Amino acid sequence: MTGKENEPAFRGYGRSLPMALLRARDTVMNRFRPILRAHDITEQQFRILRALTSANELRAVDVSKSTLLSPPSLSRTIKGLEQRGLISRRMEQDDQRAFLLSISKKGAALVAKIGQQSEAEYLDIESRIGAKKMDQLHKLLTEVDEKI
Amino acid sequence: MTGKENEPAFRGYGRSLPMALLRARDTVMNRFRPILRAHDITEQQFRILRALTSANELRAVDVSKSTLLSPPSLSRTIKGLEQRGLISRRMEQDDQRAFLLSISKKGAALVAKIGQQSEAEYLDIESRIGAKKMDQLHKLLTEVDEKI
DNA sequence: TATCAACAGTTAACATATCAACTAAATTCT
DNA sequence: AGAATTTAGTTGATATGTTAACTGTTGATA
Repeated sequence: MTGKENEPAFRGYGRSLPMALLRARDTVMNRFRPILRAHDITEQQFRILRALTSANELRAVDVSKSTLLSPPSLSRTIKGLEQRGLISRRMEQDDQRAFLLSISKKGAALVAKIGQQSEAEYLDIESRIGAKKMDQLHKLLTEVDEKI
Repeated sequence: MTGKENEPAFRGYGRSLPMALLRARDTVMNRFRPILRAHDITEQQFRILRALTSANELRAVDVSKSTLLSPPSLSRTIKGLEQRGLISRRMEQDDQRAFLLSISKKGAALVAKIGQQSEAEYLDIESRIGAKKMDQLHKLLTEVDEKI
């Protein structure tokens, strides 16, 4: 008896890292989805808006990378955000292919509002998991990004 | 000086747990996507197939829950898998509303093959992160599911 | 038992994702 | 300089995701 007779030839759900990450993200997002929804913003839209609050201006390609949205998705999502006056674009002088995106005051206000409401959820999450473990988790996730 | 003057009113990318989870999952999936693709299987299809290898028969609703696929998505994805002969369904006697899904031999063979190829990637990932930290990560992710 | 609520699964309508192919501009190479 | 390659972004075709509404059970309630 090796104790492994009944193990499948492949990794079951319990040891599937992608599945564990997906499940955890889904669980966490359950907290934030109502907030986004109340402001009529999708997850993807919010990712873009928040990325743009981290800098004055960003190239679309950089937003694409930092939000993990594919260029086509980004291209289409941007249109709606522009039409709603949440972001704006301007051509880049040095490179006629590219343009720079920036968040509008209205957009920044929306992100601030959503961020404010989200903070309550974050604090509750942190109180349930513990600040130390949350820190550990963030570190491990960063490590996955950097080493894999 | 509190050292926090320049912090945004909302959580930046660095402290966004959903984003960190998404990013980590994307990084890990980069390893597995080529394998799935080589077998002409999507991530979602594989989630279903693997869920079905964990039991003889499962109700669609249970597959939906364990794969995190919405009932409509599952409903449509199942059709393709059935047509490819990878799974089969039969009506449940006790409940005429439901049916039971099971994986076929062909499906099981496919999952085994993919699982085998994936294992090499898993081992490499584990060697880069370390078994202890991988364990920690899994534990933390489980904790998020259970406590949030 | 008749009614009503809850549940399993599907369908339809619409939004988003993905992949390949494309335009146009910038880089690199010779 | 001129040709080939790379890069930024878009578009089209198709697949998948999402929400709401729907059919047909089953279960609870009165």
